[in-house]
Amino acid sequence: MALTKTEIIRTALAILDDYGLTDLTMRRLADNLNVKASALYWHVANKQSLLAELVNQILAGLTMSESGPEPAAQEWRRRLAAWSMELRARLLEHRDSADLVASMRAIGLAGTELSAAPSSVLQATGMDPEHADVAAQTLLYFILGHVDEEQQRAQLGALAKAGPAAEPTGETTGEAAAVSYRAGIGLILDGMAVALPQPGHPDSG
Amino acid sequence: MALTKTEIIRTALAILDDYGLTDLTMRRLADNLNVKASALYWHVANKQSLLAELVNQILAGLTMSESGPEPAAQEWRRRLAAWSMELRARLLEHRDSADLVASMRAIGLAGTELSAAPSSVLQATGMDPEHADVAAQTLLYFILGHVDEEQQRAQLGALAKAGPAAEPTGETTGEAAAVSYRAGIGLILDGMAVALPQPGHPDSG
DNA sequence: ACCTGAACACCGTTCAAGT
DNA sequence: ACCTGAACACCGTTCAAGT
Repeated sequence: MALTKTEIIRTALAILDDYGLTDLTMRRLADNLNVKASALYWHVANKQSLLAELVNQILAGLTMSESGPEPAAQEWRRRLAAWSMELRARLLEHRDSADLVASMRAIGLAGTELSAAPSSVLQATGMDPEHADVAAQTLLYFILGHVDEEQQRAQLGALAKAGPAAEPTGETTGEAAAVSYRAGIGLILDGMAVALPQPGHPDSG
Repeated sequence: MALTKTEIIRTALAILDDYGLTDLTMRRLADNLNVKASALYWHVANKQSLLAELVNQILAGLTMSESGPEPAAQEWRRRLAAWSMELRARLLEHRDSADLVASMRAIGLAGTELSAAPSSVLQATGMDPEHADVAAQTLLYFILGHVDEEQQRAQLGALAKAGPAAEPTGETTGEAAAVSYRAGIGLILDGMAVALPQPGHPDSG
């Protein structure tokens, strides 16, 4: 039967996971689909737009949690923290995804609306739009930068498999990364709190 | 006379500035030096190590300001803010430099010590080493992410030169970027302040 | 409509051979 | 010591031609 875009994207993601972004070439992708490279150009305009679709796929369904019953003063913080954890989890599912998302975002091809969700949470809590956008972008830069370094480090660590002795690292690195991730998110949320109307403050209660 | 490493690096930086990172190829670099591509491999091990030297060159001489006469409680903030502005200014001198620095950092080839300076300022102000490292990294991710987007946007804007009408953008974009940069840095510094011993607090004065 | 064949204009890197 | 020539094993993309 004929090649479908869905199948192309699925195979591309498999190559990404198994061999990484630099090995995800149009020729190799075509090979895995038992087709010549030129055949791909009937289904996609070029490599960049294919990569953009991969990013959309990776980020699809990422949602901000609903408002809970707790006081609004804590709510924004819990929601942004949970969203940040979910985004990291999603990125960690695909090799080199943080690098890929950051690249596509930088040239405006995909993932550009990623900071809209955290920004609107902050605006709903009383932050003005300009500060909310900057704060959301700051959060996103941290997330992509941190996860990118995690993924790059994991790859360097995978090369040390044929190393001299059995080192006690492995699961440890992932845990340490999660801890420093949470700490960085916490720092940024603290910074946001300063710019937010204080709940116990005289002119707000 | 014979080719020198200094000359190679200087020419590579010139190509980077004029044509961008994707056009900085070994073959084009060799052409600009009136030499064949294979000749470059007598002077550098491979392209990556050459890029690492470019990063070192771009970041060379970047320094943290000395302590001033003001109270320590404000000092760390002024020093980190000034350092952040200096780093941005240095990055803006070379096209695609934020992308380049982030890439080299991610694989541990250059710029890895970049967060050492802000971390030690925070430690000198009383923050414990673990939190100081996380805070410094958070600052750095923001800086590289923000400047990368600035530089990418500037390039997209340069393509709109043959656009329909004379738009009022141009100098405006750079100013807006500087404003949001300062705002983001401010937010991160606010987050750091929360983790720092408070000067007016009972158990510190 | 969908794919192949063949080409174009490139890459980074190696290495024997020249000087 | 320093560089060239020639090759190897690749890239993304286009496009006439096949079915």
